[in-house]
Amino acid sequence: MTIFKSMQASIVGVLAELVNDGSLTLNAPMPSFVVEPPRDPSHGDLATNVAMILTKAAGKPPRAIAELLKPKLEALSNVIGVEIAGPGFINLRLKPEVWQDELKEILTRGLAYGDSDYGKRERVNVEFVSANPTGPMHAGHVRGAVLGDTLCNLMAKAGYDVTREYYLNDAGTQVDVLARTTFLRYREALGEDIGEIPAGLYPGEYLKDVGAALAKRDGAKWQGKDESEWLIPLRVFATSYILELIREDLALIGIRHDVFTNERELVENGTLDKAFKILEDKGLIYTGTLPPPKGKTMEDWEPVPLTLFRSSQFGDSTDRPLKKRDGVWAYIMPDIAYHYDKIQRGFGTMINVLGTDHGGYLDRIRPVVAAFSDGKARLDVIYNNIVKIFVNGVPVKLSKRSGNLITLREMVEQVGAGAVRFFMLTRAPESELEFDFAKVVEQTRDNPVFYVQYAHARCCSILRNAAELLPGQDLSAEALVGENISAIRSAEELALIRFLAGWSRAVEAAAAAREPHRVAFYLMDLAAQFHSLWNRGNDNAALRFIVPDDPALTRARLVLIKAVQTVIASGLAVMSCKPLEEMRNDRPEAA
RNA sequence: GCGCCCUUAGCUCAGUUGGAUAGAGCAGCUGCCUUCUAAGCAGCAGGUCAGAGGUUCGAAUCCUCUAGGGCGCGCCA
Repeated sequence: MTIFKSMQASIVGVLAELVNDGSLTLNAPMPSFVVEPPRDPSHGDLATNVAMILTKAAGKPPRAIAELLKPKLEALSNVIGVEIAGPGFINLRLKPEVWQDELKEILTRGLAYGDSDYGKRERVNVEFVSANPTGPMHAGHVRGAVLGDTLCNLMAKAGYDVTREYYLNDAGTQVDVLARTTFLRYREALGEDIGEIPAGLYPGEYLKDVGAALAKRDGAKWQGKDESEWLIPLRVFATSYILELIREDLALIGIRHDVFTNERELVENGTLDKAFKILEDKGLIYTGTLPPPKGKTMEDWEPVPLTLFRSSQFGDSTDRPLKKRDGVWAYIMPDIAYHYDKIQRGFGTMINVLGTDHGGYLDRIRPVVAAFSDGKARLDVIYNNIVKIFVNGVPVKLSKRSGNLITLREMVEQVGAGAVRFFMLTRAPESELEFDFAKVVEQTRDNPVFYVQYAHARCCSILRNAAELLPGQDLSAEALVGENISAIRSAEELALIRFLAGWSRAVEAAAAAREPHRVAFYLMDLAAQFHSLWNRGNDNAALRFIVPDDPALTRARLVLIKAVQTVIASGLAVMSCKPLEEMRNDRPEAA
């Protein structure tokens, strides 16, 4: 239980007492109030809006309610001061021991500090990446991949039961194009001169490997054969080959999906037919004619009766065709069946991470999710904006056609996996993100990756130096937990502990909002506070963490350092970034 | 034409789901190194939160409208 939650519980108890003894009457259910750190530290340790929230239910002005609560709150054992401020905030000051105990809690729980039961083990399916299996991961995929994976880490830490899923589009025409290109590269591998790759096929060099692998496995088996014979086996061969590439690429940044669902399987095992029949049985399918789309001129449009789903019954702007005029399934049908499948597997909450260029996806799928689950299951989409790539400050135009693609592998090789991941989380999902290869490795204040890692490395450095100063002493977290830390009580130190204590709140809020970038910003704030405290020792040697002639004080301060290090590491773990223990040797201008 | 997203300091962006005097970095100016890592820190200056209404104890945040920008909008994939 966090300090905030336990104070909230205490306040609920106090309110119950006031209601019991008749001094407070509530004629409405109690709305939820918050206990949080005040924005201005001079306001105390904790602030609550409970008095303002209760004005309606209690029929009294906020400050009057606050006055009722004040004496009871002052009587709480951990509280040393209560002030009523502004429109009716109640500011609480706590004994320093409360915060000192929190430091020990951090050391005891280690990386698990900040874990929460907020999600109540609810099963959540997060679908992310789901790139077409036609080539390796490139810069355009990375943001969604990192966002999705970090969201999974975050939600798991916040107490959800998370499944990471990849939907493999291995049945569409793009995969046919892949098979045809593979066939060319296969002939090439067998010694044929294939010339230029024709327009409409994939020009990428990586398919040479696929062709060569096929030649190695099957020899001349397909040479001279008709497309009808090789198309399907080559599709299977090429997609599974490339999926393997994709998995290797994702592994470079620590991403591993739990479940891969194949579109082809859904088609072959009858899930599409089954999903369609269910909609039919619910009376949601009919034959009708749609009006022409507005604001867009379509030369070949003509009104034709089609098999339609009553999507508009579920809030959609129009009904949607599920079959084309020739009776073949429309493009969205596999996606519909896929979400039916997810619901069947027991997921009440589904999250898809998509680029903003998939704008209409949610509008089309949410209605079927509502139909299949009778409104019980929920689908959310996190749309992430584009990444603009810069090399030394110069924008790089990426294009599939020209083959000018920066691969995930190249990014990792140039700046490291941790830096790629962290940097992808330095903007809210809906903001455009500039990824500058030079800036990501820059060792300055305005590079957040460096700044946070530097804070962690500084903690490690202090612990190393302390170990030298205090030879033979056990400075492990287990040993430091027993230390007397009553000396950790300066305003700056307590402020830092208050911030550390907010880690769990930050995790819950970020998970609830599905905004992993908040973890990065939390760490940047924490690093700033820590660097600031560290520098106080520059002005005043007595404030340094290591005090050579006072081993006891030094050990007490090491508890704080260890706690900072732990929370940074815990946050980096959510982002799957490896914390650095030393950065000294990386100094570029070191002569 | 419709839908979604965006508009916050000169620039790039946060803003803890409605809280107290709106915050960082960069750029500009002023200080701090015989150092627990100055790769850093402290301070100054910089704002009509695009605009107009509304909701309430209280709005950058929620609602409506307007302006500007991005993305999407077929029986294509």
